[in-house]
Amino acid sequence: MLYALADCDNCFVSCERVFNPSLEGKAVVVLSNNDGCVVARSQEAKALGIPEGLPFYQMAERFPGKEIHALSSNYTLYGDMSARVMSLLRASAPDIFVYSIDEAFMMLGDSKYIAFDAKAWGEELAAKVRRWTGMPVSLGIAPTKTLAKVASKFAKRYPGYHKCCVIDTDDKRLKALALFPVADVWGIGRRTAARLEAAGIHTALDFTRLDAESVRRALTITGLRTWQELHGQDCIALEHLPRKQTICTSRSFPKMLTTKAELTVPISSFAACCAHKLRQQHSMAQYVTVFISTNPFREDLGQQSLTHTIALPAPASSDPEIAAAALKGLDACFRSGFQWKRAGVIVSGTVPEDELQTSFLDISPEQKMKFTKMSALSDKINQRHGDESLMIASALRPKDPETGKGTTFRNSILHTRRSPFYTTDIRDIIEVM
DNA sequence: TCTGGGGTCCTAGGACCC
DNA sequence: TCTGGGGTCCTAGGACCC
Repeated sequence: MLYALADCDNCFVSCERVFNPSLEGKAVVVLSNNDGCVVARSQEAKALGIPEGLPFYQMAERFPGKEIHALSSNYTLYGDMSARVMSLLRASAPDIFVYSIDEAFMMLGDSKYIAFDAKAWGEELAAKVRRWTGMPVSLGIAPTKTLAKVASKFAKRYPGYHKCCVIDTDDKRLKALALFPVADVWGIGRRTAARLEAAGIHTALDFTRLDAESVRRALTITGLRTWQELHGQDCIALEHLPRKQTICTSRSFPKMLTTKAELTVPISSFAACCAHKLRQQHSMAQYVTVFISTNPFREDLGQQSLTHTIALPAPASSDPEIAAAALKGLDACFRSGFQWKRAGVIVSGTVPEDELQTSFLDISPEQKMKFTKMSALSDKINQRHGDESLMIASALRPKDPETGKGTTFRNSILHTRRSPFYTTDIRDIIEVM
């Protein structure tokens, strides 16, 4: 088997640049929700030494006098751009696995039996994605996924590869591994890297020279798989699970919250979001977990992290059922006297919706049917008219006496530097004068 | 003042059963 | 009342990914 990994270069920054070419060649960073910290950096920003995860408020003092363009994240835009890139990849390979918003593995079959110029194919594909979507992508092609990852990093790093690096011989493999820091290997995280470095293992090649048994003992079966993949043995299976086993929606708050009543709005909203994700993958959940936690950076304040899990009487996926359970969970775990900074809802124990077993403990079949129909209708309305056109009342904050407007949790998240919804909202479409 | 969000897999240890 | 050991299931925590 030969794998091609396609990886968008500096994905979020590249999405922004497609619609704002004046950002080209400049140091650009994209920030997390509430403009909290840096989640994506342009090449120029990386060259300045801006680390990933840097709190935005520290940027000015850490990088004085530098011209850095900071943008709020616009996930609607990134999701749409990603879908465009993926559709081009899908049209170019028989079988693809979308691994994340910015990367996908393409299965290219067995090179031994197919006359195939991987290098030419990859260069052409990268050029086509750039031409048709504006997004720069790098391709790595190799007999295992871990080696394809290595190859894609070379394709990114050295322009001489023309966006595509192929590792298809043992000679190339050994040369690449000798130049590749072990800390950058897919599957070797910060902790493991530190341990390996301490033992004098610096490159991926050093790592492959360890014997298999000691790797397994020290790094468990997962570490051994990485070792085997670097040797060229294809052993990391990626399959789309039929459904996610857990689904989580969580956010930090722009301001800390103190009362249970204040938490009701975000918790209801997170619950409805989880319910929606459940319905999208055609499944139902058996458990609903709520968690609330204080701000770990405020050492001057009392710290607390509380969680409570509710077992549903029967699997559910409607907004009202999930939200009711979540609020019950909030009720059970809430304690006053703390400043809550972050909360979330996790639904777990998912089962396919068509395998639903009725239970005498559950709400009546008539009521269940009503909730199911209502959810399907609200999904349709929200798809046509925009998210949160229709929502459960508990996710709506009471009207502000000054403005007379009710607000949703999502509207309270700060995105003061967000770009327009160029591709998904007709009001934001680019005009050419 | 301001510090992200959403997943998966593996292992160890405890509870429980036979 | 005393005793052993093996299997399974569940959970918490750690590590990793993007």
